Amino acid sequence: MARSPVCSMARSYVKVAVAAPLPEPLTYAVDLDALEGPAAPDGLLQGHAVLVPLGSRVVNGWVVELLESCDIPTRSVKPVQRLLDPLPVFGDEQLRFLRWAARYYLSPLGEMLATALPSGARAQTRRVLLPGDGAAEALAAEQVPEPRATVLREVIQHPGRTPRSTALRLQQELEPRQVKAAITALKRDGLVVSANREQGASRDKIKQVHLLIEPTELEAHSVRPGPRMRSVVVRLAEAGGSMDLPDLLRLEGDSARGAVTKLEARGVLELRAAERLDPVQTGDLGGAAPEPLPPTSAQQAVLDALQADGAGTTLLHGVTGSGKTEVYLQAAARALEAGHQVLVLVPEIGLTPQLVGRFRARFGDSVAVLHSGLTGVERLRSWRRIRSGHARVAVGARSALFAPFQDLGLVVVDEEHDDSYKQDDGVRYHARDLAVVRAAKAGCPVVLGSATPSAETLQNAIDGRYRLLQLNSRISPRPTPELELVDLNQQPRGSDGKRPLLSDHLVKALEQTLAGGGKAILLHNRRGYATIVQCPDCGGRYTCPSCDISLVLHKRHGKLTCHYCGLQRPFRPDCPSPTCNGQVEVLGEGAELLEETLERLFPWVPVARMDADTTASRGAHHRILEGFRTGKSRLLVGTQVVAKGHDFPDVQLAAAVNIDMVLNLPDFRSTERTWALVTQLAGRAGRGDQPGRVVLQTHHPDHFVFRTLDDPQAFLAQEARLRTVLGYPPFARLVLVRVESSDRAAAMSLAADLGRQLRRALPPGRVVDVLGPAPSPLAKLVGRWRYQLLLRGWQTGPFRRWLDAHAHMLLAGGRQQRGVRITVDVDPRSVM
DNA sequence: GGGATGGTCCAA
DNA sequence: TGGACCATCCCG
Repeated sequence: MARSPVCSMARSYVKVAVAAPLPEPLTYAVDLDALEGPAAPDGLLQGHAVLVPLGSRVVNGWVVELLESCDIPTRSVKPVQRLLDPLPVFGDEQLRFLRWAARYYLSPLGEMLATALPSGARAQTRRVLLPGDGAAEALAAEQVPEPRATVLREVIQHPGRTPRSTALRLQQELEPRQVKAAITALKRDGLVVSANREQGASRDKIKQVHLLIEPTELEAHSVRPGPRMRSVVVRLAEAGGSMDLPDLLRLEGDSARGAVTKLEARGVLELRAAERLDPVQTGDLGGAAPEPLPPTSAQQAVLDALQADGAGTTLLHGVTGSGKTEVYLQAAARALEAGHQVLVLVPEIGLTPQLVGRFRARFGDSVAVLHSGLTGVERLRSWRRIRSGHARVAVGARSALFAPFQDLGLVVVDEEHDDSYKQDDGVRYHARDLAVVRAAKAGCPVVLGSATPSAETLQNAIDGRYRLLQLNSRISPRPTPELELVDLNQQPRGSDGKRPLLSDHLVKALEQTLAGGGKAILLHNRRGYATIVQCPDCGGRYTCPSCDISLVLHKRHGKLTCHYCGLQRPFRPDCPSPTCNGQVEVLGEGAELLEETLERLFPWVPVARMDADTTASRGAHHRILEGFRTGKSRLLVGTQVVAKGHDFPDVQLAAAVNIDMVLNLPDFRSTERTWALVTQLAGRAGRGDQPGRVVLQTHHPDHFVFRTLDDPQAFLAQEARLRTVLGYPPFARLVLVRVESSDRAAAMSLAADLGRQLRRALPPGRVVDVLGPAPSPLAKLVGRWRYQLLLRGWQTGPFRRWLDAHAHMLLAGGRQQRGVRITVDVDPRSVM
């Protein structure tokens, strides 16, 4: 990153993108003499993180442009207040990439930049209360009426607290809104003023101890050096003159602190704040062999093909166990040898500790891990190791995409089809799509790996935009299992008029599996015990008051739960209607009920359940899988997670109890999701070279999705017909605009207004459609009514141009009125 | 996003 | 007349 030195006098204005939903960056003046924070000898540079005044606040911002002259009336320009980091946090290349991303996702640049940084890298600024001039006197003279006097007394005694914490401290005496009102009044009268309190960008600073003299000169500086001081000085000299303070104290004992302080006072040494040069991250090595395995011929072929024409995007299609990871490792090794850095994206670290372990085992300390489980400081540490080049490989979930690589040589996106790559609030970016863009801007190759590629990636491969490489033989070849489809329409009803959860066929398959000492995985994509709790007499149901959906019974906890807002209430079997004396019945069997059913059918077999309820605690996921691997449990029941890529040797049966729950979701991707899920599930069955059994219970046994498993092209060929006609991705582009408000009428009318506005702006020809507004399929969530518009572009180019031209109407996070919120989702994963 | 501002309604 | 509450505006 060569940067031409800049004359600091000439460049006295910059454009700063602030962390607020403002459509454009703002102009600020740079006064180097008044600039707080680390020195900036070359002036402010592009990518520098700064604090700037915005209104009466101080906010984070990033320099995105250097101006030769001021472009607005100079009287309205304010100066940049503080530089936060001597190094730019965004390099030129990354800034270009993030500008592109902000535009693509119809988001303000400042929001995009804030999203791209680890949370610890932002300074926390807060508005705090201080007593104004004459506050004490006014109080003493009893000029202040209650309750203001109480509040003012509190501010005088404890200045520098936020309004919120002041209200909290006074909650014994006053209502929060009384405090709020009092503060407003006191501010008006100047008895209380607000100020900005700033907490450092990160506490990840350490002190470094620097020796300023030779050890032999000690006597000359210190009156009477004790053994402690001598020891400290000698230790420092041996270390080459400087050490991190924590290291020194660890070696010398914490009691050496006094000696250090004294020596500093005598000018023998100096303490300087420094950025922590990260301690090596240690972690479990996953037990994998550190040495590269000799590649199989298929792997070698893929590696050769990757080598052959460097940049560009490759779809690597390979089933679980086909050795994709080894390809990633060896491709990464090549990039590293060439002196580049490597980015590996994984869906969710919790699901792939093996992959992280293998990268650690192969590349050791040069691997930085970035995922949501890390604390702010840990994340920042990994991030800085990448920026400084100490880390050469980054493995991480979604946001690792934004890591500050200096010289990216390879990007890997494992399980590229996984929906967790899509950010679902704020800037709704797709990490896989942005990874492809980032790599293209860096001129480096991307490998997208999957056993069940997404429709858009596959279509890109078919259209020749991506190269398709197959890695289809398993390392130990295993025949593809036969599908056994159980037609639920043909199932006899029980005495209660309901069809049993488990068909005779599936029960027999389970019996045979368990009798033979095998294990079975049962997928049931519905959490809880029962999804509907209803009174048979009056039809009254327990529903969530803020989400307008049924509460789900979780029997083990004795609670009714809302799966969207998390509301919980104790379960009682009485009818919800106060005027009815009926007793409720439960309908809609969930995974918990399935678990109970299995325990009843096979009381001698331990059953494990894996879903969002049982994996909430840290490490639970791993524990459940380990229990299943070691045979502590032999039946594994759960939601989609049970189908994800872990490979257990003796699973003889994989079954879906009711796959229609996925297939029938009102979403354009439900068939694709079903296809991927069942293909993955089928991949779990089999032992060594023995094929396993795969049983699917469905009302639609003739659906094409069940005839195209393991064959992405065949699946897409069928699916493409529908999506082409209906205008769904990848054959059209979508933007979902959602209007939300706790006031239903307000949301509805704003959605209608927006729809009219957009329709008026439609370009000639049928290039863009505006659909709706319509109530969202989940019409009310967390107390907010949801209406949505769908923008469809039949041709990418004209659609994008139209979006760019009308971005001001949509800009995510932008205009809001009457408590109505508009969110914009470019390339939504679902329209639910 | 959030704070400042200015309007309206209410109780006394 | 003050204060509670809310909608709107604008930030450089």
